[in-house]
Order: sequence, then structure tokens, then C-alpha cells
Amino acid sequence: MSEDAPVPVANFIREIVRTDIEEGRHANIVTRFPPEPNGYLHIGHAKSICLNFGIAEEFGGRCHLRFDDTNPAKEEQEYIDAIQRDVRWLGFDWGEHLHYASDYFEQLYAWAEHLIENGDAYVDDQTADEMRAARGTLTAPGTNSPFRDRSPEENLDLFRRMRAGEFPNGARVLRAKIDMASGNINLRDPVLYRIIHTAHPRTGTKWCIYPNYDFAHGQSDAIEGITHSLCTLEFEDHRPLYDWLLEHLPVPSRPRQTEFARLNIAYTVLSKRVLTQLVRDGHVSGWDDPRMPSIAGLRRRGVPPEALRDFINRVGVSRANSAVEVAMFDACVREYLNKAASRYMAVLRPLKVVIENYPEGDGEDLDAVNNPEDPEAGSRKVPFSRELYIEQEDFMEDPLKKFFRLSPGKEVRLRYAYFITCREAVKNEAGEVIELRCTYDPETRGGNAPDGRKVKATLHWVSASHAKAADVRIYNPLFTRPDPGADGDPIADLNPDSVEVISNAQLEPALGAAAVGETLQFERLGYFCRDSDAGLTFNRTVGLRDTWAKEQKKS
RNA sequence: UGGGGCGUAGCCAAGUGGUAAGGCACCGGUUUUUGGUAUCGGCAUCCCUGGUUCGAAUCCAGGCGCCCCAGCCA
Repeated sequence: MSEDAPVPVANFIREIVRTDIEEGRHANIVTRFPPEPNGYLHIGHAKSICLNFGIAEEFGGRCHLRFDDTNPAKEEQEYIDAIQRDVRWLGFDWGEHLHYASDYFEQLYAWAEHLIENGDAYVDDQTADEMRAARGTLTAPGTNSPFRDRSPEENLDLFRRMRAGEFPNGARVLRAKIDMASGNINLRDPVLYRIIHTAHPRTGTKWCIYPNYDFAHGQSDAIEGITHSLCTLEFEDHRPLYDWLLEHLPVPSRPRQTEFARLNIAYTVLSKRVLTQLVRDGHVSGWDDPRMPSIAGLRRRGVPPEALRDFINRVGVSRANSAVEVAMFDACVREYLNKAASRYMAVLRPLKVVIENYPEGDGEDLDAVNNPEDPEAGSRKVPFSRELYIEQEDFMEDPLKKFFRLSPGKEVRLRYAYFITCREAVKNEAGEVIELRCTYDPETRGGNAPDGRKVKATLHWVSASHAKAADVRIYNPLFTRPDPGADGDPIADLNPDSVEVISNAQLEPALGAAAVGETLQFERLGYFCRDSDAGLTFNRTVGLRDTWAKEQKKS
């Protein structure tokens, strides 16, 4: 794709960065990817990761990985570990710059006192309900808290006692003193600190008051020397507060926040809340269930990181809300895998074929190319013998008009092997075809006829006596939305047919040595990834285009 | 007349006054030991209405539509 014409990613953001460099505001660009460790990363996060690391790389800067761990009630070490694993897998390196907002708790606390001393923040004793009521509405201004005019001394004393643990959760909060009548609700004296008597994954029980997002993010950016703080559109209304805090605090640098639209994918739920619920309630086997849109799920499904990055690049970055079709993602996966994956033959639903004029015995080994797109990939031997399996759907006793695979009297090619002609379809009592009696043309060894005659189809096959049985799982994404962008109850709308298990698939012998996690192309069936060490199990990554199916639909 | 954004093809998305890139999807041709791949071709006047201009997707005015904000979440 982008080899000849690189897709311009995030033009408007790149423009801002370039201008900042040209006008001398920054010599080194520093960005950051700031996840909250309250769940696993999903494909939507990949956009932010690629954008932040990509911009840094493009301008010769660096990108930090910073955990926004300011709410101990929701965060866990498991997530911290998983997030690092996933970012690395995606192909990015934060070097020495692994940071945590919790690393700055002491500094943040000092800055809170600074605000109090300057009369820019106060301790409020109102309950959450009272605060909500006093905040006003979207169209009506709020009213000042009765505690708004406490003296700096009293505020300082109260705030220190909050830190000392004298008060229970919810008893008091620290608020910025800005403007209760602002049209921007984030400026109506936003909460800065709250009391949470919960152990933090990193700081343990050292603290019982925690800064919230607004009081931690911008300052953390400033501490780390972040030049460009890229976040999603919903934080746009927070930017005035982000700037207000930086202006009222003696911070060491002035980061700039720029927002972009988050990634949405049609039919796919990327809500961390819902994904967490799917895992917690056991609707899936875990965060790495292949049906999940999580990075871990995609990895287990067999999606290569290169394809994921390509997808993010193709989607682009803008400020317009949008939902990308799944087809674009599939196209990226297919395109990459088509060049990278080795091809093997496998039969999902076997139908026995007996070559009547082929000698009994061990048969012979035939040469098969590993990857037609990559000569370097070499070739391998595939055993051929008198009894084979082909795909059930590759035979039709009464062929439809445009069906040109096998049917009685028809000749087709077995890939890398011979031309065969179907003589008879053997049926069981129920009238089902259970075996095909065929003949082969010895002159067509390798797949070409010396007399130049052609066949209209090439089938994949495996030797019955040499084949290895395997489980194949075809996972369909958990479409948790009935319509591309609809809401509704995502759990109730779970795709009931989200996984199909095929337990008697037959693989060519070489597949028995496939590496766990390796994604391969099964001839004409799609791409599959070896799932685990326990038996031969393959998960389907993505299928191939199927023009025959399309044709059938038309008629 | 609460504040803040967005609106270019079925889906993404370039473009910032000079006469609409690219990708996905779709349709058609060629090649082909996967009905795959590759390759060639087709596929929009830019939410609407006025205005400014020799010239507007780009500027101005007025509409319309959609999204975000009333957590002691991020």
C-alpha cells in the first residue's frame, strides 16, 4: 500500500508540530501515551499509540508511556503489565520513559497547596449531591458553594487533615476556584482532589487523597516535558482547565493539548466498560478471547502487528466522528498476510476420494511452493497417495450453472499433484455422498497436462493416510451492536454464533510443526493461527475473498 | 442566543481561493496451478441557501444536521 504513496497520517497534528518546530517553540518533540490501567488495551487505543509514537518518531523526538493511575479504586497491576506487553507487541518502545502519574503525587500535592495559598482553590464540605445541585445545568449557571470563601489558612489546614486521613470518603474535596457561572461546566469550580481510602497498586496506603484526571494530566505532561499532549475529542472541554492549571502553577514546561477523533468500528463495541463486563461475566474466555477487539484478542487471533499498524495509518486521524467498516481492517490483514504467510493445504470438512488407477502403497512426495509471493520462502514436499480428502463443498453431484469444481465426469486439478476425473459418487443409505471414485492422469504430475488441455478448477487436498486431524475454530467478532453505530444493550445483542468449531479438519503433515502464534494461509480457506501447544488448534484470522459465494447470492 | 466541536462518494480521508488525492467497498477487463493474488479501468463538484470574487470544498452571512459536557471516572 503505502510504499509508493505514504498515507499522510494526522495532517492537522503534524502541521501543528511542524509549525511549533519551525517557529522555535520546541527543539525536541515529546509525546506520551497515557492509558489508565483499568482494563486491557483495544484496537481503539492502537490509534493513540501509533499516533503518539508515530509523531515522536517522525520528528526525531520521543514518546513516553505513562500510566494515568489516579484512581486506585479501578486500577490493577495486571492491567499495568498487560498494557506494556501490548504496546511492545504493537512494535513501540518507550525506552527509559516508563512513567506513572503516581510518581508525581508528592509534587502534585505541593502544587495543590500552592493553589490554596494563592486563593485559587478551596476545600468544600458539600456532599456530592449538594455539589451537583449547585453546579447548575447546561443552560443555567451554578451557584457558589457556602465554603468557597474560606481563608487560605483554613483551607490549608483542612487539606492537610484530608491527607492525614482524618475524614472518610466523600467528606470533603479540594476544588479550584474559577467560575460557577461559566458556560463550560468544567470551569465551575472543578474538583481537584478527593478522599479515597483504598490501597493503590503502586503507592499502597501512603495516600488517601488522590488528584483526579484534570489535576494530574497536564501537570504530569509539564513535569515530563511533553510538548504535545494528544488526546481524544471528549477532552476538548477540559482544555481550558488544562491551561488554567498550568497558568496558575509554577510548572517547568508548557505542554499543549490537541484533540483528535477516537476510532470507532462499525458493529464493534470498544467501550472498556462493556468489554470488562464481557470478561467479568464470563461471556468470553478472557481479555485475549479471539472474539474480543482487544489487542490481546487480535494477537491471539493471529493478526500481525504490522497489519494493525497499517490499518491505523489507513484510517487516518481527523476531528470528525466516524465509524470505519470492518472490511478495511480485514483488507489490511489480508494484504499483509498474503505476502508474509506461508500456504499450506488443509481440508476443513473432508470428503474421501479414491484414485482407482493409482497404485496402493505409500504413494509419492510432490513439490509444493511455500509462498508464491515470496520465492525466498522455498518449497516443501507433500505426500500424495491413493486415498485423499478434498473439501466437501468442492464437489457437487448436480453442479449449479457456474460451479466448475468437481462433479461426476468432470476433470479438475489437485494442486501440485495431478488432474483427476470423477467417475462415481458413492452414497450411504441416507443418500449422502460419502466417497468419490476417481481416476488420475499420470501425465499431469505437478499439475500440467502435456497435451495442453486445461481444467477450470484447482482443489486443495490432503493424503488420507498422512493427514493430521485438528480442531479449527472460526471466530466471528462479537458484534455487540445490531446496527453500525447503534446503542442498545450490548450484552443482550451478543452474536450467538460467534464461534464455530470444526473438530475433524485434516491438515497436510507439515502443518503439524506449525509454531504457536504463527499465522498461515490454508489454501482457499483463509488465514489461520496456531492457538496453543495443547493439540493442533487453529483460529481463523480472516477469510479470503469469496467470489463464488458472492455469485451464488446474486442468483 | 449554555459552552465546545464536526459536516468532502456506501465507509474512512486529503485539500486552507485556481478549477475535487488516496484507501476500503462496489462494478467491469487482463493474467493466474487457490473462484485467491497481481494488474488495468469505472465510480463525488464538496450539508443547504444566499453573498464576495474573473474564479470558492476552501472567504462572509443565515440556516439544517450530528457529536461531546451537568462523576468526588479517565
